[in-house]
Amino acid sequence: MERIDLNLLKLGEDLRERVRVVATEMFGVTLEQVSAEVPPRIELGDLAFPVAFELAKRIKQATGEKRAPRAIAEELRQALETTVGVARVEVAGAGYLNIFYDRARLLGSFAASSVEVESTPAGNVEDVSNRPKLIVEHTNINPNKAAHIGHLRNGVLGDTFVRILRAAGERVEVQNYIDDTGVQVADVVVGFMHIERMMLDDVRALDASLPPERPFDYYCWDLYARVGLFYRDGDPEGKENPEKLRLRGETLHAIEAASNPTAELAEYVATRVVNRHLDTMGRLGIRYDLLPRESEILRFMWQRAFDQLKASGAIRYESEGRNAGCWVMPMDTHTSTDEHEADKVIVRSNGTITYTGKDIGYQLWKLGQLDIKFTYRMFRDYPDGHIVWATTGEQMDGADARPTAPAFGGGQIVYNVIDSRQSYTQDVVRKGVAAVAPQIGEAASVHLGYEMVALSPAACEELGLELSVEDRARPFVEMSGRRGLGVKADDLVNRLEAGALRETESRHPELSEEEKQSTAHDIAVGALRYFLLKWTRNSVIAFDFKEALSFEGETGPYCQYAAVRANSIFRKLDDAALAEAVQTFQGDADQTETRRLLETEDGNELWSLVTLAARFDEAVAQAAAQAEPAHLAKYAFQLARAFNLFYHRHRIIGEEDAARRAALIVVAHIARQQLTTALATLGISVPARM
RNA sequence: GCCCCCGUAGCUCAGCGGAUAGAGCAUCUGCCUUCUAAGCAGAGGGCCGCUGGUUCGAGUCCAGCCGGGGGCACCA
Repeated sequence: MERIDLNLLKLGEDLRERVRVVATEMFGVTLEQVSAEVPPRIELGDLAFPVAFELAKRIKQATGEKRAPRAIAEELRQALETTVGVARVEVAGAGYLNIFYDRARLLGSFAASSVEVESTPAGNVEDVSNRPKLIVEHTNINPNKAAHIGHLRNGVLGDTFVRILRAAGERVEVQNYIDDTGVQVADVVVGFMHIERMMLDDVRALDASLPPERPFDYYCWDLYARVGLFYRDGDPEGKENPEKLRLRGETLHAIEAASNPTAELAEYVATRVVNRHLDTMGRLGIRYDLLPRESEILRFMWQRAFDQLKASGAIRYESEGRNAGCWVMPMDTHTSTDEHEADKVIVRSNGTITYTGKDIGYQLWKLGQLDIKFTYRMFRDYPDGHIVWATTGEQMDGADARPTAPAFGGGQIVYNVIDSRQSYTQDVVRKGVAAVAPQIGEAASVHLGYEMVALSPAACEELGLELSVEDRARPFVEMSGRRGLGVKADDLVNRLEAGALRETESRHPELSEEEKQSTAHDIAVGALRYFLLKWTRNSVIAFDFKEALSFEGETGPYCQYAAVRANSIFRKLDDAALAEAVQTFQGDADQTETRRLLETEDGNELWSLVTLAARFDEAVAQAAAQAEPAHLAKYAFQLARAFNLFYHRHRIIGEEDAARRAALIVVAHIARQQLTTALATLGISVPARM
């Protein structure tokens, strides 16, 4: 990935440090932290310190002397003005210290840097192999039916966070946990065995006969909804029939026991559906390093985790009361009531392990706190050589020529991308881990929670769902796999691609079929990823087709379009135009021409685009620190908007004034590089034409 | 009962304790002979849920209240 060094961040830090030093020297006040801000308008400068207000207070506290903030700011002003890269400092308002950067000087160095970067091969990124490893776990879809938009939010959020961490220079491993032995898989197996009367060979044959528009995971989607009805004897509002529920229990036991026809069918279903999920996510550029399977976690890991939990005193055996016969973890964050026990059951009285229990074991392993060696097999590889591995119960054949799996697990921090509704369970996991491994504590486990994707009433109607009166009055309706209510991920991507293809065909009939398809695909991915990223994590998305299928306004395609426009300028310019522009800059040693250009009102506009473009690293750092990809999405949109304004105001190719033309070329180039990088970090690529 | 999240323009949402609270959509008005209008410009539209508190300064922090959502399973 191309990265320009626009080190405004460092300049800002230098200034901050200078303020701290000067405050001590001049006023004898030690400031713990100096807050800085970007002024609301470019006319007010590039950086502002409201530090004089704080100093006035501190001086008064220390000496009783009352000093006006403006006067204090005045004194600081002179000390800051001598900093390299700073043109001037002004005191404004009640005492703001506004810093104006030396535009011509900085733009000159950005220009040089932006050209160097272009000659560096893409992908030549910093070596991160000796960084501590971070693990991000995401997607985690039950392998029993097609992925829906809620799963997409998880995958896109997780994948983008991974890209953000990597852009911030971190080493990251991506895991996608596969619950191949849970109730949800068992339900679909019940459907095949007891509704369809099929066993493994029949299901295989069925799978092979399915049309491409209704693949195996789609079939399971419908079947799963039918199983829900089956348990209730066909009445959606009815009670579950205990006879039929017993089938579920038997199936679950058979799956756990392994090596029997039911378990083989379950394994087939889970593996096929996981493959479909990887296809779906792959369409959006989402990939994984490892698929840990619950079956292996149970077989090879649980006992060790259980021993450690007992030894640490994190869990205790209940010999009486409601939880008699269970191993429980006491949770003091919740209080017992008539309806709710305060303690969380980890091992049931029948000896089986709850999901939370398994999750604690898995989390301990991810954090390198369980000395377990799994065996791995190649699950899938991609054209570029990337391999997705899966845990396996089999021993590897010694003569096997396949590449050796990397050392998985052992992360310093583990981010779990999981629906906010599971925050309580995540609390339990975090506390369990901290009890077993106090040296890493709770801070090593991060729950990257997000709110659900629900359906707008309009979306429900479009899906042919009749709504109750109260549902219609609500802002959104929750999706339900059990009711088969939801928007399948592939359906949505298909619709986006079809829409983008229509537009591309009407705009660019000259393109080849293949080019049109690939453009439409890029646009569809851009639209969908941006759509899922523009909301902050704790905002419920009320999914609406019109909004999700839009390519205008605050959307991915809007951002892509800005980058495409920028690229088209350079396509029409001579190859040497950029190098010449930089040379013009360097030839103008005193930068008098550049200075003249940038200090006008017009120059304000150019300069604000440059400083915004320069803030990419800041946006990444903020998104990483707050684990909030939406910040970066908003940044990309802002940058695209600023570029579109610039594009509208200035004609580059026809510009006669050489110095001006050079400046415009350099600004456009910096903006397109930063925008392209920002979009790539969001997993959005820029097509050649739109 | 307890815990968590949310309440900002007609709608959907941004907003790090700092200057005149911003986008997109929707409505209205302009702008395509141009490096592509998937665009640009402009207009209207706000007791930032309420009441107190902390602060030089509060949409942002604290407390209480009101309204909405989610959770507190021997489900996952």
